[in-house]
Amino acid sequence: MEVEDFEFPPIDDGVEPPFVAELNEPQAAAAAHVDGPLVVFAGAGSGKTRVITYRIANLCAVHSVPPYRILAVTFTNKAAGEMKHRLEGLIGKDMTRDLWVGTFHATSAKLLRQYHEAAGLSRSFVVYDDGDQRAVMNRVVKELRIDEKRYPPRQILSRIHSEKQEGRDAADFIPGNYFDDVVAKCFEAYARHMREASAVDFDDLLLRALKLAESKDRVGEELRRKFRYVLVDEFQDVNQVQYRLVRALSAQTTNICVVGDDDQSIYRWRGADVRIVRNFKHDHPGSEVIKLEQNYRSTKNIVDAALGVIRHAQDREPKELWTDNEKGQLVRVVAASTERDEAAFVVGHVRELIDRGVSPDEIAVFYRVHAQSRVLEEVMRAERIAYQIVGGVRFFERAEIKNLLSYMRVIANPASDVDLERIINVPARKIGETTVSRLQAKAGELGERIGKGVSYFDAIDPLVESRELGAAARKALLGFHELIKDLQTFAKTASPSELAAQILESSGYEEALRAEETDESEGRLFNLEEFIGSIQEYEEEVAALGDVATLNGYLERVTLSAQIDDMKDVPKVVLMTVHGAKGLEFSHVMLTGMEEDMFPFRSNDPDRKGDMEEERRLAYVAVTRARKELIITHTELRNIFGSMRLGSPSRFLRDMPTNVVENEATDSRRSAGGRFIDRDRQSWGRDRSESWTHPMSAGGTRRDRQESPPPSFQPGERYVERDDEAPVRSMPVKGGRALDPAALHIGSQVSHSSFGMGVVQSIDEGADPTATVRFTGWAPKRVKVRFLKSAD
DNA sequence: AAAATGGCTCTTTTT
DNA sequence: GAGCCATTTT
Repeated sequence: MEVEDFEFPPIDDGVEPPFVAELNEPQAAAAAHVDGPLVVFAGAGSGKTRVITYRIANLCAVHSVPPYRILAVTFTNKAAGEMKHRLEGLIGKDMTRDLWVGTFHATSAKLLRQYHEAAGLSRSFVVYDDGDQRAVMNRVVKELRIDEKRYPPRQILSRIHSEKQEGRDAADFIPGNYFDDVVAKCFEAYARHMREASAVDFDDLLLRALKLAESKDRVGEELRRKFRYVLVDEFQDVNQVQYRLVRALSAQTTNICVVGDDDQSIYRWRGADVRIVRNFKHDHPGSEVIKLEQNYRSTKNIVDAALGVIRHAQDREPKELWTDNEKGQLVRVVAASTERDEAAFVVGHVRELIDRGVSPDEIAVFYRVHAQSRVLEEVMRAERIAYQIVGGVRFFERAEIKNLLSYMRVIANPASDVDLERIINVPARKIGETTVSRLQAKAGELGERIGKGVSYFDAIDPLVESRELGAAARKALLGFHELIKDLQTFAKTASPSELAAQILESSGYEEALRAEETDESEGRLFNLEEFIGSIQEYEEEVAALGDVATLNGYLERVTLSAQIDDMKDVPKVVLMTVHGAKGLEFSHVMLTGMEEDMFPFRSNDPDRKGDMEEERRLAYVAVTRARKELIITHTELRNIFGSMRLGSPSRFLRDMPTNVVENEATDSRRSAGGRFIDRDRQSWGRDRSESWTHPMSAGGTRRDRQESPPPSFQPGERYVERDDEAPVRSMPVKGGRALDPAALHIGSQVSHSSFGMGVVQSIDEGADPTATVRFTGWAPKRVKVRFLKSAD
């Protein structure tokens, strides 16, 4: 098809010029290419979403492809919603309603509901999240009498998780070592529990959908023919299972289009494999490759800063992002003394922007890890700036919400044992541990007798009749049983929100919380109210589509929703991790914590090796979110994870061209005069800090930084004290003076018999104090203080 | 049976 | 700093 044949309907997507109403040449080519495989490398801010929506609109409106024959997979539900919304404007609701647009997980769940019989699932299967999975595994470990110390349930789960990501289920598991022998047992028992509870976890969703789509039987055939056009967004972040699913679902068509940017691949730790997008054209003969390289989003200075960072990445698909946009202001790099100082600066700037008339939802604050958000939040609250935080402790993970959800899930699916266990004594109704373990035993016993699993719920009646219990326990159990039965009856005719309200009332949970009359219980009640409100929102949304909201539908949505999906479209400053920022853009971006070991992040745990390449891409993603203004902050000293960390500016800052960056320091940082004392902080006594000076501490201007590099830095080289560069290690030191543990502080020069000289980064007090020390030529190591010697 | 306390560990990013 | 667990106290 010729590009000219395609008439672009007018759209209004709220994007300002210079993102004009026409597509540029590669964009149009991508939107119009409808025959055969296509891979689009879409640089940051190059109008990717627009291409995808136009492409789908083109298929439906011009090529008359029935919408239900099109599958579009997105990374988050939010992205799916946005895409649908834009498409509604292009081709109308009648068309978009039947499109398959969703995340891998949501799409799999939808398929599994539709073909639940073939998948061997009950129609009302529930999806277990991480917490539920842990609960199941804890039970399994107890049942099998496994030593939890030697085989932590978390580790077993993570082993199982990585197996499933490779596409192997319990039946396919081949133990490789002694740990695996235990894992194998747990894997099997875990799978059995899940089956008996009619539950699936996140990995199962994909795995089971895949099994279905690859199967030789009728349903498999049907699934492989179901979609004529398959489109995958954020393709750089798919893992092997997801890719196999895509291949299976597009087995009968060559019309597969994938869109991604290998530079923005940031989910390797979750199994994402960049090689999949890089190899796509080899996997699919006859593939067209289109590159979108013009950035419409950011100023030239921001684009140049981003390019500086990504230029050093290894193994890139060759491409060069460029922009016609104006230079704009310089990228400001601000040195702060501590995380409080940093937060004060950030919030001060946010205030300024808002006073200048910038809408708060055009301002975002990014950080590498959630733990950084607390201080920012505190200062935001103190300054009365409306903010919303994406991630952290999720709303749905709060105890009261999980309790209510567990009630709902037990009602929908009484076989869900972990849910039942969670709420059987909430509010307290005299069903204690002893009674619950009797119930467990009874369920196990009955199960053995009939040769299949019996749920706790179904074991209640037999247990009560068995007369093994005291009168009080019997009464309590019967009461609970009746409560659930009544609620199930109620649920048949009520909407999910009505059910939730009824649960709170007839379970006595609400009353119990009211009786508590503490700040905490007030908060919980408030959250529950908000929660019911969110169910109502869901119901309205579904009603708008002409459907009826179901309990199952709601439960599924809750479990599969990404944190980013909950982001409200209200004008508030957004605080989030860089991962959360993927796919978003803001006029003003403040990127915090730009220090070595924070970003790039390095865990205190030496076993957990970071991936420097991925950190680099993550930094690239962060920088490219900004449209007009980018401010990057870093601190000398950061109190995080309960101890102090000493930071030097991130290596990524050095990679940005000097002519697009301006360096400065906060007032507090400057007045600290080369020391990292935060004078507000009493824990930092004078005598402790004066003995040591931070190598990067002299002043905060670019001049200073360029002309007086820290001792460990040689022009033209990276910092040498890293383990991922050619190490220049200091010699082991013999002797050395004994060290007084009480005098040890951050910045202390110490020596170690094997690692040589080093500088103390942080100290964990305790019975056996441990310090994190950066020895020359080594990654920071955790060392018991008693092994350290004084260096001077 | 429930609440309170103290000690322990872990501390990335998420569907 | 927070969450989890085991123990003690009421």
